[in-house]
Amino acid sequence: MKNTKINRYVVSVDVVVFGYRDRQLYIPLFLRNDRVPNEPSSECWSLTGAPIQPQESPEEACMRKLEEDIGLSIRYLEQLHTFADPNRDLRQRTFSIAYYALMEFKLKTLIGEENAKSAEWFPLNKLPKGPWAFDHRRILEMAVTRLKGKLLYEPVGFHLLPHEFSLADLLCLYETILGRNFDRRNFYKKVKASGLIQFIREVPSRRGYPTQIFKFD
Amino acid sequence: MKNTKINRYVVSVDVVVFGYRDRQLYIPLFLRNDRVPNEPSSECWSLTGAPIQPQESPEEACMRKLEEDIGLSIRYLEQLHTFADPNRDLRQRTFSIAYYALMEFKLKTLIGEENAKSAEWFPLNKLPKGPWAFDHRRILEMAVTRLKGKLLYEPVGFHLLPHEFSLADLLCLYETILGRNFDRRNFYKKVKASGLIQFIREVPSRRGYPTQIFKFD
DNA sequence: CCAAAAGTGTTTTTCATACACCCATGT
DNA sequence: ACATGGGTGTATGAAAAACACTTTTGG
Repeated sequence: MKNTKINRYVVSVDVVVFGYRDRQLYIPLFLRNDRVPNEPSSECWSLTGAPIQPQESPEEACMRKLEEDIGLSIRYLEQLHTFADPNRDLRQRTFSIAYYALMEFKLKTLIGEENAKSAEWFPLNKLPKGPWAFDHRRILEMAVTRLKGKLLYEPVGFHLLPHEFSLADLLCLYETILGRNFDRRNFYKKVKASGLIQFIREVPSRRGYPTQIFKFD
Repeated sequence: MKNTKINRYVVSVDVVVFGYRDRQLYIPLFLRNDRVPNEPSSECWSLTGAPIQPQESPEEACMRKLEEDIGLSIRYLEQLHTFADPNRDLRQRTFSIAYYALMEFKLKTLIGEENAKSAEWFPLNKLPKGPWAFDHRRILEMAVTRLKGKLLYEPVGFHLLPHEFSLADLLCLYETILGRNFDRRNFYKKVKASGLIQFIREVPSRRGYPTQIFKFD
């Protein structure tokens, strides 16, 4: 009855990277061709990810791959969930330790994998139509859900903005991600009361009063 | 530069099982002797866990091992975190997908692993002194933290109680786990208003008014 | 007869929400 | 002069927290 054989499997990390710009959440996707055999071998969209090397932690694996694919500047990285369905990759059993990362969006940063035909930032509401690699679509969905939940009770939104930002920027970010509007005054009040931001200076605004610039403390 | 070799590793599940009884949270621990070579080979305490078999999901692996070790009757199982430090097991790189489980405490249920010298329910505040296997102590701590957090905004406490319980039982469970007292009236009010419980019947109490018995709906 | 287990409502406080006007400037 | 970006305080309502007394019976 007792099975003494200990099996070994591939273990990868996959990272959902979030960037924010112009009232849109963006994620980078890569067009790859690693679908399973015996299926129509069309190209499919995938997250950035890589098998874990023998001496690296999964976080290190994420950072390594993000440097390769995106050019780094990640500001936040958190483990999301481990996806482990026995059939998620039909070629060989593969475990995916999924992470999500927050970064300041910079268009220039996308490098692209060596084996990717295309690498692109997609706004969340205009994801590509084509097929997805493995369960990457589900991973993305869970990451979005987690990000929304996290935003409401932990101050992670800052990591998607430049180091210096206005309260209007921050408000807009929250409204975009959570898909609903907040009262400006209540929002400013709460953020200021949180003690998490520090006033830096005023800059002339396009209209009216000067804009107050803060940084995350 | 590009490393085409894909390494394979052991992937296990480890489960922190919670039971509740007499104003105490309990977890089962197993005394095992699988410490790494070249270290003093004293026995150490470990969670219940097992390598994942080729065709089973991690949840199935949990259930299989829980049946073997504890005699089942798990009522709730949730993925906690994947522990993946390259040196967490010095014999071979091993990934642990950790889960936590809630069950109704039954003293008789502990069976014990084949290779375990001892298997015991420990109250959380009287954990054994001896060394712990791998990072199982940290896993336990994270599970406790998660359970406390979860309890506050999702109705998981029921899964630690018998199917029929009084509000006093439930209150006491919350006070025990969260380590603080709640106002009885406010607590009853909120639980009743939640619509999650259903009144079954009254039973004579030891003193005073009869006790109202509910079940989780 | 009193300590213990169990039941039940009201008031207060706190927090979230809703809401309206002023200022400066580019067009 | 008006539309736009930007700034500010108060009033209301809902939810959480605080709080006290009654019933019954075993010892």
